[in-house]
Amino acid sequence: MDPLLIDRLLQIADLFQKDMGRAFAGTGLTTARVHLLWILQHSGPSTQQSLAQACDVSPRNITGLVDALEKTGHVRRTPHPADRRAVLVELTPSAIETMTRMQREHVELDASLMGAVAPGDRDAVLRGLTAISSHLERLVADAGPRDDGPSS
Amino acid sequence: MDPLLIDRLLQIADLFQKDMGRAFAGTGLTTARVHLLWILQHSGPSTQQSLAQACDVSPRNITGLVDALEKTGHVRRTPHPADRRAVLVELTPSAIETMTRMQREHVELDASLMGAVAPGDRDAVLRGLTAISSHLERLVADAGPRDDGPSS
DNA sequence: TATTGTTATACTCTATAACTATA
DNA sequence: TATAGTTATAGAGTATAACAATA
Repeated sequence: MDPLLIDRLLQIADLFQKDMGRAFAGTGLTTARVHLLWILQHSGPSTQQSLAQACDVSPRNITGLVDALEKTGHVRRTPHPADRRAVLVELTPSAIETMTRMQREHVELDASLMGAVAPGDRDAVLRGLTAISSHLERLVADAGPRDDGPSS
Repeated sequence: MDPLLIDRLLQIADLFQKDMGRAFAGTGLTTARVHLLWILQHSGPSTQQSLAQACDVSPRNITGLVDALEKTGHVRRTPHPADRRAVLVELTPSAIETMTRMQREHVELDASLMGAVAPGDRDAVLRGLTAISSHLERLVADAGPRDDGPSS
């Protein structure tokens, strides 16, 4: 009997998690930290508030992640030019290099995964995943605001 | 420009995580605990050793998860009939009910996701995800044993 | 008064190492 | 000697609440 679509997706999610955890092992990086670096590379220097929103995580949590990344030399805190309450977090040159390499590996992994799919199925898979992603996004958004259950 | 296949998959993984986290909120359950319950429902009463292997987690971690689940009345520890060192962990009746309901919701969510995919794309999506899953499994397995990099 | 970031506190998942009771 | 589980210790991600400095 076939496994369900959802089981495949969950299994893939789990494998990704394992793969990333292993890829970062020994570098002082973790999934959460790399996620933050990723956002910094795409958004440029950012306040911790905006990082908290982008990561969908509490501001307190950002403090901890930035502390760790600062200690390992991946990011720098600089004063915000216009708001003395805020700081700007930015990638160090060496972290920019790291992220550039990571971006390249990311694209390579994509090609590798795509190569595992039968050529004739590729378009359908992309369409299907896009649809599933949108659908899930709607489900999460609908369930999100209210946690007391839907009724009346 | 199209997002990459891998980005879709990562996005879906993230949405699943958020969805589950929210679904369990307030119940005292978490992803890790539900995973353990899930295994118990499929394997029946198990020793903590076998649970550690099934969850791919340290035995010490299982102690903590079982402690928590015991405290909330989801599982029971009973003496192993043949080995006085070991214990058997088993679901309580109420947890069996919970898991049965969860299983039903799981299948419903699958149908809901499948419904979001164009009928003509469904087979290709299933085939593609199966291929991706196998491919990733191989990548993880290959990278796993050695963390000093591939060479000679 | 509202916002930015931090300190204080706490919970969860995770791991390794040392230890106890049994095999 | 080896195995099952626990205690001890530690690190990482996460959260809320209280507080400081600044808007």
